[in-house]
Amino acid sequence: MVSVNPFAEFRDACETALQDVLSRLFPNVFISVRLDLPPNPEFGELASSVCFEIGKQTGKKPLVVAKKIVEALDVSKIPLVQDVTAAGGGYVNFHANLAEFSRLTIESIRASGKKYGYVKVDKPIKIIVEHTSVNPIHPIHIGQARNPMLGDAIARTLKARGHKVFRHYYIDDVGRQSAVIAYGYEKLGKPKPEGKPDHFIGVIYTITSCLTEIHRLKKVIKNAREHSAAEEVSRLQRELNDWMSVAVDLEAKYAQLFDKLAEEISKDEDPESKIAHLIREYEAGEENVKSLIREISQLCIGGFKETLGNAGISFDSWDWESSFVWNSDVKKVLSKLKTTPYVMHVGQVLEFDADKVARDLDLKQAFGVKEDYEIPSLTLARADGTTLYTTRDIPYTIWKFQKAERVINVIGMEQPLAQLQLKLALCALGHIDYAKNLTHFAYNLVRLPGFRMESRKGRYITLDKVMDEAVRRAYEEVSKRSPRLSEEEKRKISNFVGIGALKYALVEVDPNKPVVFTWDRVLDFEKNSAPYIQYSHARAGSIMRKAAREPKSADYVLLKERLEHDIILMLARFPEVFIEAADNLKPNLIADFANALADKFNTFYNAHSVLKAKPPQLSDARLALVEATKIVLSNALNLLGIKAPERM
RNA sequence: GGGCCCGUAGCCUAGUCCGGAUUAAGGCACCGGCCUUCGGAGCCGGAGACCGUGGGUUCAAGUCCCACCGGGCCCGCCA
Repeated sequence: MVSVNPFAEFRDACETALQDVLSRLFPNVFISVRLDLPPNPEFGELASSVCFEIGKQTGKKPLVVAKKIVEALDVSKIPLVQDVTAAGGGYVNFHANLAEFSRLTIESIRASGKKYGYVKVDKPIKIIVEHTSVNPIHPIHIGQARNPMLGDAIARTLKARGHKVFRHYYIDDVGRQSAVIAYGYEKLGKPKPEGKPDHFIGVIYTITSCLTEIHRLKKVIKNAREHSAAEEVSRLQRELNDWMSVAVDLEAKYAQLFDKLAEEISKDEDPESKIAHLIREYEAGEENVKSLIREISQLCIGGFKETLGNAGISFDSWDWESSFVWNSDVKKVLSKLKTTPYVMHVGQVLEFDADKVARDLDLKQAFGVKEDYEIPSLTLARADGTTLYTTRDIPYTIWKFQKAERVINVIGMEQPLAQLQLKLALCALGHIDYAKNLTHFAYNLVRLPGFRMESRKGRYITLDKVMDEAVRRAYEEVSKRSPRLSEEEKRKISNFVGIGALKYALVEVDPNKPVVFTWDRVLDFEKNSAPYIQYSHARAGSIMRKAAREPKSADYVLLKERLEHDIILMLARFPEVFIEAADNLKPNLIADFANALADKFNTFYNAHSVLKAKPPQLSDARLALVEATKIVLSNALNLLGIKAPERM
């Protein structure tokens, strides 16, 4: 007999037995039993604290209740349970039949192999995971790098859970930022990229932003001196100074591009109006602007695909935001919204009253908003008729829901308001179900010590650079530790070690928590890192190669060591950890689990011999345990997109 | 002004959703051991935390509730 979820077998058996006894002994007490993991193996493998509650309701001492329960519980017919005891102030502790439990766990893992732990849902659905979606105007930088890592891990995990998963990249080519880069790129005469195309475009974008912002701010300040308060003027002045210092840096680093752009832009009386013009033309689908912006976007996307490919991340669909403008989906949505009571003109601007929708349809609670919080309205269209980001996101989201039942957007946590407004717009259009199945998976941007990364100001470290550095450092480690490997071997190993370390570091931390970027933090090759787990996996593989046999004579009764039991328990619990990680979108649970298992395994490795253990039935049992551990480590790493190597 | 997120040893993190066991779990850095027979990217030991503060709920609070403090973010005809 094998099981897809050995620990759940044990848990279910205990819960049923306990529930049964409770309804017999205390028919008037209604309480749901929920078994916990005890803090210490002395207390068994599962424990219940129901007696405290029963004690309160019946006026009896919890320990007395526990003893009564234990007396009435006949576990002799439950193969996985060895014993039940009353302990502490009133706990009921279930002790597993470890011989049987070990056999079930190890055999189940060896039988299921690569599928072990990936418990399937009963009703799989289609899920779109939209992630990364970095604007095609600059390279992916490390500030955004949690996005692809988390998004990919979530997609892998949901797929392993049995869902039909589609990975989408939203190419945001319509906004103001695209017009800015188009303006600069054209001024330079559409130059051929030097180096990686997205990096090249990123530089032009930053210089163009910088020059146009300085131009704009100077005008605004001049105006403000006459009309606004001194406080406002000095705020603007500080902003200008910041851009001026950006300009100094840029000119020093990219003298030629900077000077040429500065010269060209200075010929325009009003760059802002040129940029606004480009936005209008692009939305209208004017051919020249169309090919210009598409050309730039393609350059960047080529770079993105290379970067993400190096990280082992791919997409099923690349969705152009502009296509929803040009095929008039945006227009249709807007006109439909206008027929609702929630849209009105404020001056020339089209506004959406998100708060009114929430109140009318009584949605505040459902979306986790306080009743008395007034949701700000959303601007749908500028005075010149062009649209804004969230507006275009409405038809895009509807399109996604025509392909899937659930949509998960991996987006930075600075955008919860926009996501809420989007949901309310969907509701206003009658798509309440879409709104409820739309998940904003928020993550905190990676920061640099002292300040946040800003693409517009060129203050960022590219993901490419970090990955290169990761691989370079890994190469140093490999050369130091295994100098005799061939050059090719070293390159291969340093690649998966370096990338693995980076991925692990970005996925390991709770996405809500801020991460401050330091090289040491992100490139860790010691304990609590991907390389540590990979190393443990390779070690297990090494033992199996040396053994070169099937553990046919394994006798699991002989696995009596505490460390062996600890490992078996962890192996058995992997399916439950997986389910929790998948259903609650918590890939960091997988990372934690893999590290804890590797840790246990290394302790075991040092304490007990596998190949030289006597008798052979014990040696084989340990060998089977090693194999099971290797499988689970590999399956866990696989969910994070981290390679589990045979050697390193 | 309103809203969201975070606060656990010198530093970084787990545990908080769903409250349970007189030792709050790891890592980095630090100190002392182990070239160990299957790989030292390792193992063993030591030291280091009144879980931001103050109240409250409970038989039981790092975990739930309230207030406050500190840090980050959002409230744009940017995305």
